[in-house]
Amino acid sequence: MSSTERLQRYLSDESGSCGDAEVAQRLAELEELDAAAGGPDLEADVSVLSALANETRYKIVRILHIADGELCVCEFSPLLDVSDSAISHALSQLTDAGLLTRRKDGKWRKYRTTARANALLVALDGSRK
Amino acid sequence: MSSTERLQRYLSDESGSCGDAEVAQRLAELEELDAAAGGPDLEADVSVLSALANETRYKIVRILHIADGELCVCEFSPLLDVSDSAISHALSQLTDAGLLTRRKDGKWRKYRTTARANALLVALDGSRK
DNA sequence: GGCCTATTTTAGTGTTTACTCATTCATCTA
DNA sequence: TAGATGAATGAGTAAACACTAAAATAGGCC
Repeated sequence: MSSTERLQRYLSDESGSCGDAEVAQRLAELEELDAAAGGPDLEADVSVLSALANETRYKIVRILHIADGELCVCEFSPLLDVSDSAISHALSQLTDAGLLTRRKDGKWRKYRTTARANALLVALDGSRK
Repeated sequence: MSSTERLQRYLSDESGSCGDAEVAQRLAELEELDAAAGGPDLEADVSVLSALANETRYKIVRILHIADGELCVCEFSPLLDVSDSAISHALSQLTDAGLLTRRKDGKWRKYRTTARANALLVALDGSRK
C-alpha cells in the first residue's frame, strides 16, 4: 500500500473526514514541517552531533569545558586511553565541526571550546533528570 | 617518550618551573578534571548524541519539534526517503535514548519529543552563527 | 643546515552502523 | 476467528567509523 493510503485511513480514524482534499491538506502541512526541518543547517547540525557522539571526543570537550580555558595536546595524553594519534584525530574532527578552536604557541598546540560546544554541554546538563 | 616527560617539558616551557613536584601537581589537577568529566552521565550523554547524530533520526526529531505535538508513524513515511522499517528502527532508537515518547492509540502509535530533545535543538539553534 | 620533539596526516584494519527485506506481533473488523 | 493493516523486530550487508602504526610536517635550537 502507498503511504498516502495509510495516511488517508489514519485521518479517517482520527477525524472522520476521509476525502482526498483533507489528505492533500495534511500532506501539505507535513511537507511544510519537513521543509522547515530540512533547511541548510541540517547537515551542519548532524556533523556537530556526530563529532560529539564518541566517548573520546566527548570527554575531550567535557574536560576543556570544565577547565574553562585552553589545554595543550600533551595534557590530554595522560587522561585518555588512546594513542596520541587518536587524540590528534579527535581534536581535528572537533575543530572541523566547530566545537573547538586551535591555537599555535611555539611548538605546542592549544585548544579551547567554542560557544557552540558550551551551549550543547549546558543543554545536556540542564535536561538531565 | 612518556606522556609525563612531555608534560614536564611543556610546564618548563610555560612557567619555567620544571621540578617533579610541579608536574605531579599539574597531573593531579588534570586527573581531577578527568574525574569530573567522566562521571556516570558520560555514557548516557554519548548515547543521546549518537541517537541524534544521523540525518534520518535528526529530521524526525526536528519535524516533531516544529510540529509541537505528536505525530503518527504513518505521517513520517511521506517525508523520509527510507523504508517504513527504517523509520520504525529510528523511532525506537530515539525513544530508547530518551529523546521521544511513544503512545499507543488504537492501532496507531504516536510520538512526541521529550524535554531533553527540545533542549538540544534549542541549544543548536541558539548557538548557530 | 641538521637534529630533536610536538603534532598531524596517511594507510590499513577490525568494529559499528544504517539500511532493506522478511518475518512476527498487535489491533481492529468482517 | 480469520483476515487485513500498522508497527516492531531479526537477519544480513555495504558503508562509515575509530583506532593504531608509520611517515610526514613544522617549530625551536645547536
